[in-house]
Amino acid sequence: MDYDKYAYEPFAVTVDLAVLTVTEGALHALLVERGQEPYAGHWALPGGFVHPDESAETAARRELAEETGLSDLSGLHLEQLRTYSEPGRDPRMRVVSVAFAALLPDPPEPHGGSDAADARWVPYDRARPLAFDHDRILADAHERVGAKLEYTCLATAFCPPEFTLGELQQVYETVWGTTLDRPNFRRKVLATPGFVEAVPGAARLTGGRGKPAALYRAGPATALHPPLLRPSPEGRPA
Amino acid sequence: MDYDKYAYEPFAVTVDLAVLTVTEGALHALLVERGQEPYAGHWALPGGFVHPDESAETAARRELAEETGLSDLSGLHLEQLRTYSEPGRDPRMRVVSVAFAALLPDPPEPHGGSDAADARWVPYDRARPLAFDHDRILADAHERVGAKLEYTCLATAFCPPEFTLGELQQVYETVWGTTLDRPNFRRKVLATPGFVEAVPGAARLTGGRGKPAALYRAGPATALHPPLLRPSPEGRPA
DNA sequence: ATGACTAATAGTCACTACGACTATAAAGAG
DNA sequence: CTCTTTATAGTCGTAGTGACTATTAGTCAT
Repeated sequence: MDYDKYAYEPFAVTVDLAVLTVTEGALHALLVERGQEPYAGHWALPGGFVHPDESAETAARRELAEETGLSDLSGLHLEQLRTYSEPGRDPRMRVVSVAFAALLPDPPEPHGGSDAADARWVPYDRARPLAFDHDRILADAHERVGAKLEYTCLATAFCPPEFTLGELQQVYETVWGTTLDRPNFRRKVLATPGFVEAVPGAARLTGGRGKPAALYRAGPATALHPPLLRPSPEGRPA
Repeated sequence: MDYDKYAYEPFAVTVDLAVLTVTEGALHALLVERGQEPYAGHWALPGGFVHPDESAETAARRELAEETGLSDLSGLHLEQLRTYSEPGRDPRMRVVSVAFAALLPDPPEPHGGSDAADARWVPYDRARPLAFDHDRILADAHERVGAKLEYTCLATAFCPPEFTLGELQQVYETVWGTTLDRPNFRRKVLATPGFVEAVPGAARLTGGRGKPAALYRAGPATALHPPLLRPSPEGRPA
């Protein structure tokens, strides 16, 4: 890094958040309606400028709270996705944006704030088109989360503190867009030490009909060894 | 992103590169000796300011060429690692740095250039301490590369256009710091369609003694399904 | 040459993980 | 009750892989 030899050009640095959740059996993204130009009236990912005294991670949490009014960010899983720096990605100035993927269980109802006219959970498939290059950021976040489900215990970040194995399986199926065999999924999850741990009191929960399911908590493990690979979409030969 | 409501503070945006290679059975990192303050005389990762008209990726390639004089960047694998944005990571101004992990086969000899007094391949274990937060960036790059070897075909990026399976295995062993069983490694690599393809002419190469090895090229595959997991460092129970 | 040494390649065996199932248990709805 | 629904238990065959042994094809020394 040479500060002295070359004059450096100042950039605006922003954060953008692809916040995902699983509700009603479908993947949803948290979007805001832009109140100002450019792209006023269009939907976009929440985000905003990084302040001089904060890191991108701090800015991400702050902007999320400001723009969507979400107060309970305790269960929020925040993770850097990548940085988008192509010149021209913002029509009026040079903006470098640090993008984050975020997961939230039990999505609370958002409401617009600061410069967001509105904020809403939108089904992933109906989210586009978005302002700026946010279509791509959202797709990158989806891809990254899907990949991380394979070899980490990230799926529990989509679940409330106590959950059933059926709910956990729903997360996988929703993010991957596949169906999984229930007994096999169960066997795999329980065979992975530290992935989930049973809630000891014979606690059970009923979603309606059917046999009540046992409740589990997220365990201390973070990695899945061996991984839980998503089924490859190849047809079997004749 | 709100340009209008809040005044935004300009940041300096830089790139830093953790360039890794495998030589003489050891992992090496490409380092430069800083010519200017701060940290003049200290070793650091190559990098520099992003110009107003280029993306971080473009800046990374340019800075690498400028600072280390490497002319042949054809085999270079460049990949965004993450962005480091903590306030105070640079002693004199607010700098946000987009870090890259890069892999290079057959390391060419570097020489200092622009603001780098010197440039050199340094064995990974003897690389620290580095200027700024580059110790951490280098460690993060190592971790990321090690993980990607498991489930991608990235290892071929460390190898010249034609290589033996022994060389490929050396890459895994060097990055992971483990040893692997040769027949099993071979079986796994050859069983993965598109990982490597044999060079058809009975081409062979001799490194010295022993039976000559067949030559292979990188295949079209990018992902490893199922992955090649590194052995977990757990001792077996009695 | 001849034998020692080295490294690549071939093949075996047992065990684990997992996909595709079938069967049973425990609830609510009619 | 019986039917439906969902959770949970268990079975079977196979692919993948760790730990080996054996063979092949070269160099290096004598």
